[in-house]
Amino acid sequence: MPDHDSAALLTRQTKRRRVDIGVKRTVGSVILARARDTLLDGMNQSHGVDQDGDCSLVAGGDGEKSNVLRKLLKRANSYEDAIMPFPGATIISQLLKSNMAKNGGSDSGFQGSGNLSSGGSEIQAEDGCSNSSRERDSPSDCLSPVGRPSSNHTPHAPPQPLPISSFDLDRLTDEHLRAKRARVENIIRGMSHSRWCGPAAAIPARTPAARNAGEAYRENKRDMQVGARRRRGRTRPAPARMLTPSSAASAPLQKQLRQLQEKFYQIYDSETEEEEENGEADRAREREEDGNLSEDSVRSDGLEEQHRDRQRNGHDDLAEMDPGLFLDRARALLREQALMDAEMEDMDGGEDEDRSAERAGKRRGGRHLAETKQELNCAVSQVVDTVVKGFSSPKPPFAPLPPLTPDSRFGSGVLALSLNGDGSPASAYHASNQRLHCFGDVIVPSPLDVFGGLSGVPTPSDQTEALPLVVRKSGGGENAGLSLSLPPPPPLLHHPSLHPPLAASLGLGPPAFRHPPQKSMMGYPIQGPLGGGDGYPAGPKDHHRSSPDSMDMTRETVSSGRAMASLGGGHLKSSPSQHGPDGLSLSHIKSECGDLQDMSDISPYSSNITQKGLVFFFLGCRKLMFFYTRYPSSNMLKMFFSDVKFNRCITSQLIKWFSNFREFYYIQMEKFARQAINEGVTSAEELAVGRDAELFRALNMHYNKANDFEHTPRRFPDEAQVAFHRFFNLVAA
DNA sequence: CATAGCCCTG
DNA sequence: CAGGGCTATG
Repeated sequence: MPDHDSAALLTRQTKRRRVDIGVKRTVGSVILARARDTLLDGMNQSHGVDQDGDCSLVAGGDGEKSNVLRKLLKRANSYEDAIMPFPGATIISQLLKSNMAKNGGSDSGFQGSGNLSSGGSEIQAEDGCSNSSRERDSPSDCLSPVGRPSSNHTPHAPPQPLPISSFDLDRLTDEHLRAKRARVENIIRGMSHSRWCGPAAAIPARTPAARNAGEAYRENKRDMQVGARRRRGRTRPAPARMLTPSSAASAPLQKQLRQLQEKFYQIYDSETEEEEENGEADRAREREEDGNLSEDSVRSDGLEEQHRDRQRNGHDDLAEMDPGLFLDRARALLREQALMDAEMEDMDGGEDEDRSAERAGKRRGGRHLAETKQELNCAVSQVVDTVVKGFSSPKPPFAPLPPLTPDSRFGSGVLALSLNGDGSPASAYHASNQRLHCFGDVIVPSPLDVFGGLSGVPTPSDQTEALPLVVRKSGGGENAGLSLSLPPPPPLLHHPSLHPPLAASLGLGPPAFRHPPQKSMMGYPIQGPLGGGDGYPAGPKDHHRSSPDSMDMTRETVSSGRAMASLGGGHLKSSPSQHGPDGLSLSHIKSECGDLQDMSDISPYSSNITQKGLVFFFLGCRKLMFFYTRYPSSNMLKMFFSDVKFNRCITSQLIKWFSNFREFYYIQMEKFARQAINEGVTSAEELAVGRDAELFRALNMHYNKANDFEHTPRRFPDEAQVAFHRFFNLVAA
């Protein structure tokens, strides 16, 4: 207790005072101001002012200033500015990689991990996605449709496993194809005079809040509004809305999309229905042939009903459907058809002659199918092209990104994607990893990637118009394509807006990312006030921000495999009892929000995953994230944890967590500051917060308990030191 | 009115 | 770490 006046002082008042010292951040900002004077050259004007104010504050120490101080402190707490969260990416990605390596046998396990995760989560997934979750079943399922629980869902499923065999398949296929073709033809024919569903449709789909269709529509408008509001949010200036696909590719494009959408659904609907009628056989084969498709299906399944319902309710709803999702599905359909083609060819391979007739029919059907496919492809391509143009024309594709704003992220993502598609380094990465992200309910790497900065982080809710591009991009790449565009689980879209700094510092990102955005990115106010808004000269921050080098986090490495466990592996364990040492539980998230049903929509996990796993996983992530940003905005969080569907509850919960983290952080600061003072330290200069410093250790212990980071972000100690000095000075004062 | 953040208590 | 109260902000 040497550090404190007395135990008595630790009472509420003290506590309060202590916290207030947190307020001292504000006060700290005083120091900061001074520091600015000394450490920083420019910006003296404002600083002088600040200083004065600060001084008075310090002297007076009144509550009034509290606010001012708070603000100042906040601004002062710029380390997160400098230490963009993105750098963490490196770490995490490294973490991921190392874990992959470590997983030894399961590097396959990695891929597998995808499956693993999905497998692990399957159990969980089941509750939420029942039938869909089974899509992942092993090929064996294909052989034994009966084995599938979901078969109940398909009355027509042949009782005998394999017996389905060629004949039945052929027949089914043929019929299927014919019917399909007919429908498609009809639809396409009707394309010419497709009518438009009027105004009602135009708006919602592009709402800023537009998120993955499935959810977007389910969310009540209020939420959407909220979302929009939030994005507009106080934290950011938000000029960049222009970049959003929605605005870029506005009306005309939308029209096209909707038309296409409509067509597609006409097909898709009958398609799915037919599928169901045809039993599991088809699905099984699909799955067998294309795991990704399966994933796709998994995800789609959940939405299917919604969409169908919507359709029943009229085209207005349909029109509202998220273009991205729509395209996504369109692709799925195409894929399916492709598969059918493949099947037929295979069948043609070698068989009896008495089948020649049928085969002929099949071929015919195949041709038709091909035609249909082509048509669809064309349509899709067209739309995609339009979208692309929409984005590229207004601004050069890689024009400097506006300061990152919630809204701008989408656009950025799009751009990023296109970049990716160009074969950027990142694209390669994605090619191999994206798949991992598409495992229906569990997306292990995603968060990691997020940190890694290699993958964009569109929130499910965010991901919207970007999809078209994805589609295009993915073109042939199955994995990339599918995983990218899968709606519910946040597809990994590149977020140039996020990556630039990282990319620049790591040299990982596409060159295109390295220049313009950087500045703006750096300027991105991770925490509202820090942005320099408020009319406050972002001097100090700029100082930090302008030193990208400092962001080189490549050094950060993850030492323990546990990181994986905590970051991604944790949730794999469906066992309630295993969620790491932390024993922390996210379950509250669910319970807190009373409406669990709603909650199930929140995240691919939440609904299914054991709350614990999720919990563990989450908390760990967040704590680590704290090393990079003390004031992550909700948008930031969303971006970073794209695998989570954010809703108000989740968001506020996370924010709350960070609030708690901060509290701890500041309390430690104060505590050690007092301690130092008691020990006779007179000058902050005498205090250095190295990695061996107690303060640092305490912090690390708290945020990095499991040593997920062998080396915390390089700048963290520095920034901690800055903050510490501020506290010290304040306390001393 | 909603969000976000801080403070405080449990 | 949760939750309630309070405040600032848009």
